[in-house]
Amino acid sequence: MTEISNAEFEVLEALWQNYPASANDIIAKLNESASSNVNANSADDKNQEKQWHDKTVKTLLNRLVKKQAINFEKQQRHYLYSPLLEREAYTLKESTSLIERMFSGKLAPLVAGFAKKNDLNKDDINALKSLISDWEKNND
Amino acid sequence: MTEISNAEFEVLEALWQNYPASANDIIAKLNESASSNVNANSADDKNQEKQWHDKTVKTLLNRLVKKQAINFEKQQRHYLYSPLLEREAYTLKESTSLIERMFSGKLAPLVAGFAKKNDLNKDDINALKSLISDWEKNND
DNA sequence: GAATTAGGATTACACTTGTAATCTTAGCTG
DNA sequence: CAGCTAAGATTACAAGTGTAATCCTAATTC
Repeated sequence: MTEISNAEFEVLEALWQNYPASANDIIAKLNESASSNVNANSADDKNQEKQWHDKTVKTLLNRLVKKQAINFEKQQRHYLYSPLLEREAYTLKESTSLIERMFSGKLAPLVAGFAKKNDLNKDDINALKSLISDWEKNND
Repeated sequence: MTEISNAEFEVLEALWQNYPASANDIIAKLNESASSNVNANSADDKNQEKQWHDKTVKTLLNRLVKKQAINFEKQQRHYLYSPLLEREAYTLKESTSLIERMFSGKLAPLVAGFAKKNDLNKDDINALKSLISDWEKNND
């Protein structure tokens, strides 16, 4: 019910990718792909992956439990967490809310923004076409 | 540069619709369409428009100024505000960020979510088709 | 001109969020 | 078995947010 914050969402995301999972599993997943800093040029380290501190992740897990976005079952001494929210339902809710707030609920203006910024490629277009023809198949 | 909060965005929105505008103009715009409560059935007052308190709006205007999202020029004793951010640029940035966070930067999965939820109608489909054919005209 | 008022500036305050550190305790280790 | 450790619980704490109230001062009204 309550809102899920950005940081909480990232934790949830890790959980969606693999659950049930222990806190450590989740922490590991969040921090993986974070290693290749060896000879990184610190001048232009754009997308350096953030390192998640275990305490931070635990806090976020607790908050997610409180918000009833996730669940856990005691396994021996530690917990195994699972999402209570479906990813698809959640992302749809968030997308809808953004489109509602910024585009009066219409999808097209959002897509138009991307098109204008030239952020669409052939693959995107094909995916959209395929969605459209599916839609037409079902709504005739 | 800094993030704009939801409440701040609504104020900005009012400003985008009509500027330059005084604080009172903005407050009025935010509260308009809020009146028709006369014989509203309080049992199912779904979308009752929230009433913006003038002090609240002033605070938000100040914060937007601090965040350099808006501007003002002294007019006699009161201010006339104007946006410093383009609406389109802002909404594109927000959409991109959401799509990045939830759909690995791909637009199609978002659209697919809508389609699945049956949240697309003929108009939406036509709008999308038209966007696609424009895109194809320009990317050939 | 004195009192009132309106508009902006400043202050308030509880809740959320990001980011941890400290506390507690059940198990592991020597 | 006594101390160490690791996992979760509790506490911390500054910044941001929503939502105003109070303060200050120039302008407006008797």
